[in-house]
Amino acid sequence: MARSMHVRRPATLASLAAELGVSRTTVSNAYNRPDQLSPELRRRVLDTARRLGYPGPDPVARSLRTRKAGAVGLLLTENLSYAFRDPAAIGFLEGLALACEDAGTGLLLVPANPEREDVASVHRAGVDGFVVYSVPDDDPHLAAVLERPVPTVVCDQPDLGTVDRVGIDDRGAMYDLARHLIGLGHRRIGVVCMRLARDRNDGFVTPDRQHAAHFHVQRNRLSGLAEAFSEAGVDWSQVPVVERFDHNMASGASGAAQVLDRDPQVTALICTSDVLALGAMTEAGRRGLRVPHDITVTGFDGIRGGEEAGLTTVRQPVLEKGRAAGKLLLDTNERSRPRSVNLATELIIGKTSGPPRGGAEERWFGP
Amino acid sequence: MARSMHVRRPATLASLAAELGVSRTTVSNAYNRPDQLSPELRRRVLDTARRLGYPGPDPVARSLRTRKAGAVGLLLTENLSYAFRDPAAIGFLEGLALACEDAGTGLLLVPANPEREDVASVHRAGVDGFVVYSVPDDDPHLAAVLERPVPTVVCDQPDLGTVDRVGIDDRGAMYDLARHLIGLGHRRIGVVCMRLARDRNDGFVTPDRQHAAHFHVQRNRLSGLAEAFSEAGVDWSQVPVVERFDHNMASGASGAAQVLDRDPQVTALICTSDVLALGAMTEAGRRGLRVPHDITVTGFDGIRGGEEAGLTTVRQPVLEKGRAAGKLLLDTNERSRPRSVNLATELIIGKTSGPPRGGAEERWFGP
DNA sequence: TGAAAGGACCGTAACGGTTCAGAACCAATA
DNA sequence: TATTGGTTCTGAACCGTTACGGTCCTTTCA
Repeated sequence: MARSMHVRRPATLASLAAELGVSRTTVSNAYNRPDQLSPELRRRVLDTARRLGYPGPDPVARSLRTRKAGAVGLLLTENLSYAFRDPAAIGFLEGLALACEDAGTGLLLVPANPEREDVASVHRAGVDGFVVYSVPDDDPHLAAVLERPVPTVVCDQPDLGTVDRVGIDDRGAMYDLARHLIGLGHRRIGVVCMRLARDRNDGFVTPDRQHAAHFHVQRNRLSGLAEAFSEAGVDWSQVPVVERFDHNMASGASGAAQVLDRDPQVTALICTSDVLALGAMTEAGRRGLRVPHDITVTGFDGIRGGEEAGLTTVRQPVLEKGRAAGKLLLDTNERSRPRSVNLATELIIGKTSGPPRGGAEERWFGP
Repeated sequence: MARSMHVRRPATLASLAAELGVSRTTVSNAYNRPDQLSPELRRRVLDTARRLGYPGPDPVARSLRTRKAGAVGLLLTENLSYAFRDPAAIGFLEGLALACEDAGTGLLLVPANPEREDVASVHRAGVDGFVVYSVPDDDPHLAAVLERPVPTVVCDQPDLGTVDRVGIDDRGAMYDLARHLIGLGHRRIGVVCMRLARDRNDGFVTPDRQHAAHFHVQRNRLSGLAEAFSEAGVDWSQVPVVERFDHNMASGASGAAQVLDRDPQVTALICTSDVLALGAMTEAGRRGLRVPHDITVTGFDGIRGGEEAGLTTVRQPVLEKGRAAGKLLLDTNERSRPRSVNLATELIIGKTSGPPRGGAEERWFGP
């Protein structure tokens, strides 16, 4: 007792073994393999550990030796805190957390500030694998993750061919939504979308920018729209598409305003997310436009708030997406060639979509 | 080149150094201290690294050596995924994530299944500190955290004296809310509260259980109520207090039903969270009781949904709480004796509270 | 021309564990 | 008596890195 009064340096496995006069192996076994030593010795080890204030094997040293960190990393392109503000992201996180919990694995949120090119946080993350959620394909953090020699699952990305992937058919889902609107008679539309690249561009989007978009999800949703409306005889290059960097209702409102200012005759506002759509609806209300009588508004995602508002949208299984990503990553069983999972979506016809005002004669073109 | 054709074992700092004919230190410096070697050698190191597929210094080995994990751990008493379902928890997480981001630190969600006593996940977490959020004071995971030799901040816990603490004055806030109701004339009340201990007890709560509650927050809120109503001449032991293990609206509804079945004459339903209160309101509606004309309902937290419903409640700064916890933990500056931070709350008088029906004559007792 | 300064690089010693192939011992079996 | 088998514990080899305290060589300046 006296000699351990002033614990200059904290106790280690070695110092504990020395104190007890046994080998380090034995102390290690006392913690990790109780069946490898006699119960009384084990008790003596644990008692002495308590007396010396030894907190048990150091997790980092253990990780180094076992090559297991016991955690998976999550990379987001947004500020970390954004993940807790966006309903879809929250759902994804919940699903991912579920999968981690099942496996007894920790979930490390990696701070990847999109403003800076600093990828040190990715290099510093002690994890057994990465989940990358909705990151632009030219993000340096993504590149840094792909260089790490650990399994990776990407979400809402193009199929990279080298790592597992989870996603939905954004293009097809949006195509179906567009067909619904076309069937109703809409031909003169406006679009509000989320950011298409890492640079801020709050305004109209050129066709070039649409094609070159680094956010796979947004690019595909727009392309689904373009395809459907082009087929219906609409000149896509004339359709006003407005982009917003920040993803919140205010952006949806201001984006809708910008579209309506450019062309007050649009009969439908198609938004690439429910959050934007909810914002667009407030803007419509502000202008005295009734939804859907005067104008149709649609979203994408199927979040709670949209459901309550009766939003016409595409519901995607965000929770399942997170869970699938986690399962894919943690499933050590089949580590065959990269797997690609597409989850099903559902077109929700709500009460925010209807035939265009005075557009009944166009119903001929319906499906 | 030829000898590195078949990379049996992945490249390390040492193998890279050997290949280059320089010391390990130099390779390390190439990554960590570019100013310590000539630019051309650094380039040569990095080029060779790329050629050999060396992904840069191993984060775990680095953590072992530097004694820094670059992450803080978060311990929750609930299933991990619950954190993404409860509005208050989400707010807390957002604040904590904000603080971590500022410091460039990762945030590790530690899987601590409350059902099992298995604390291995706590032992396995490679972190520089812990934040413990709303955990019962007898939780073995909490004990395991406190044994780890890293700084810790507890939230919504009693002041342990040994670690930093962040919280609010739950007791005082609930006392003030109670005074408001007493001023309105309420004397015959019912209470719906969240779980008081780790065991499931969906039903009425004895005074003993209230006092022995292991959830500090719930205990204090109840004791604030008890104090105010006792002062107003109400026999607290006769007040129906119903507990619910699960925290969601359904629990609020069934809890309210249980109270109303026991005493249909109650004029106010006091809930210890907004989520429970929202559930209680749906149950009131189901019974044809108008709020607040027929019955008063109050909550606690100040979540978005409550605000929209005009709920009378106590607003607490959940985001600030998370941020404060993170700041306290990451502030290496003043590591003086344990600090205790109490954040301010605000009593929100909404439209779900009013004088009891036929209780106008009791207004004499108002403030 | 000699002393001091500075840049570039190196060797050694941790950091704190886990793992695996035995050694030592003892009891039971053939 | 020799063999077998089981239990309990040990020794030494890693895991991949960074901190520390040098050495060596080239410049600079009085």
